[in-house]
Amino acid sequence: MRLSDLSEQSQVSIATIKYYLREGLLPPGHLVNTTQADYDESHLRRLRLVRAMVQVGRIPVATVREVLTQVDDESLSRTIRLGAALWALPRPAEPEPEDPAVLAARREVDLTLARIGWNDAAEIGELSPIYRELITSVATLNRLGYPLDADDLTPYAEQMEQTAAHDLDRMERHTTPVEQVESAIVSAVLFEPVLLSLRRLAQEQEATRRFGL
Amino acid sequence: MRLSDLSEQSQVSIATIKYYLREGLLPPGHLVNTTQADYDESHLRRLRLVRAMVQVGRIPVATVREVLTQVDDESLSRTIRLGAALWALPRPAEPEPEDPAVLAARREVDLTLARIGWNDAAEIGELSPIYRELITSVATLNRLGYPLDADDLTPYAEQMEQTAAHDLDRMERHTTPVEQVESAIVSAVLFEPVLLSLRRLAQEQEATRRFGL
DNA sequence: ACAGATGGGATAGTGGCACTATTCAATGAG
DNA sequence: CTCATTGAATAGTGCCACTATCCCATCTGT
Repeated sequence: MRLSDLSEQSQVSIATIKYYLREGLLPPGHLVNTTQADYDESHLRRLRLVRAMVQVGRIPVATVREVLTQVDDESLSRTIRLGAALWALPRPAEPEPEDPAVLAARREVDLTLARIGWNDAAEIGELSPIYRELITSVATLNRLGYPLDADDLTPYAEQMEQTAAHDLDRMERHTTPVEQVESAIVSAVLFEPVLLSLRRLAQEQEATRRFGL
Repeated sequence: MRLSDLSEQSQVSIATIKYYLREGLLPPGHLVNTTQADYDESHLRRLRLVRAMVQVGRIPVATVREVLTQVDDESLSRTIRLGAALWALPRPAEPEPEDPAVLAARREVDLTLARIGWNDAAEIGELSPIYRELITSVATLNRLGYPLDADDLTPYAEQMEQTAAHDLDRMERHTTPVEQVESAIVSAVLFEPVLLSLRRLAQEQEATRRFGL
């Protein structure tokens, strides 16, 4: 498969594919000679993943490159690769440790995590960008006048625990390690719009039920 | 409160506040005279909401303006205002009706909605941008080789139904209509990072539990 | 009264980012 | 043999959320 074929099948312009090649989001094709390269199904698949992360997940190109580096590093164990890929995903937003809104957020989050038995998460929490992102988000809501305490958070955390179980079930349907890690990314990033749309539909539904038109 | 005070209290630069005033995201202050205006708590509150939507929710400024227009239109009923504000939020992404991936997605989504009794949503679905966004997202996953059928979607939809019930409970704690609509926006937009962080934490937890390190 | 800060309006500039277009030389298909 | 294609390199585009600068009327503190 040549560049033009890859472009046609993926509906991605040649210029953009070249750009991805340059940026290292797509491995180079097998060079038949100086001016011709061969691409296969794995390129097509990778290209679709990149497009999805960039367009659907709105992930910066530089971040996509980092994530894919983890995915392709065969020296790492499955869990590590999975975790590394997910850790590379969140947008960095370091919480100010002195900010009272942050302190309050941290207290309620830790309480919530302890309550539902994610103590490990709280212990290594400092290291996890996801944990820090959670703190930052809750702190933002605090500042806006919409405080969340552990009582608010706990039911949501319990629901997400169920959701995560479904996610992992889906992931385990895939066999090869690369597929599993890809599936984790898809699940973490691309499945989010689905979940959120479902939530908003449910909100509409529930609002109509409670308030009428 | 003068512009500089508003800037200081909100930690938003004067230049940016002027920009928001120009763009109509913030109502003008009460003009004391030709060169001096007075701002109050409502401006501070609105400014925080705008910042949150733009920075946390990554909502384009033009969209924020549309949403706020709905929020401020007192001629509309509560449910309509709420719905209108939420309808203005999603990024537009029109599904191609002929695309087989879209057709398959629509079939499974409709089946899911019918199954859990959101028939209203399916009926007026065509009109709802959220419904269309859901179709588009599922279609994208189809194309990527991660098909979702109604069996996959239904448990997620049921979980989001519970989540929405919590959301509405939280909303009803607020009394005035403006506060309620604001709360709906906060819940729809700003609470999303919290939910998604919880889901990823749960995924980490569950992955470690299943696969070990 | 007067210097310096402040306000609003208008206009132009900046920086980040995801592309997109152009040019070039080497090559391959018809 | 000719024209399209390829990879590499480089420059340009378009969007968007700010940001900076002027201008000048007016307020504030002394």
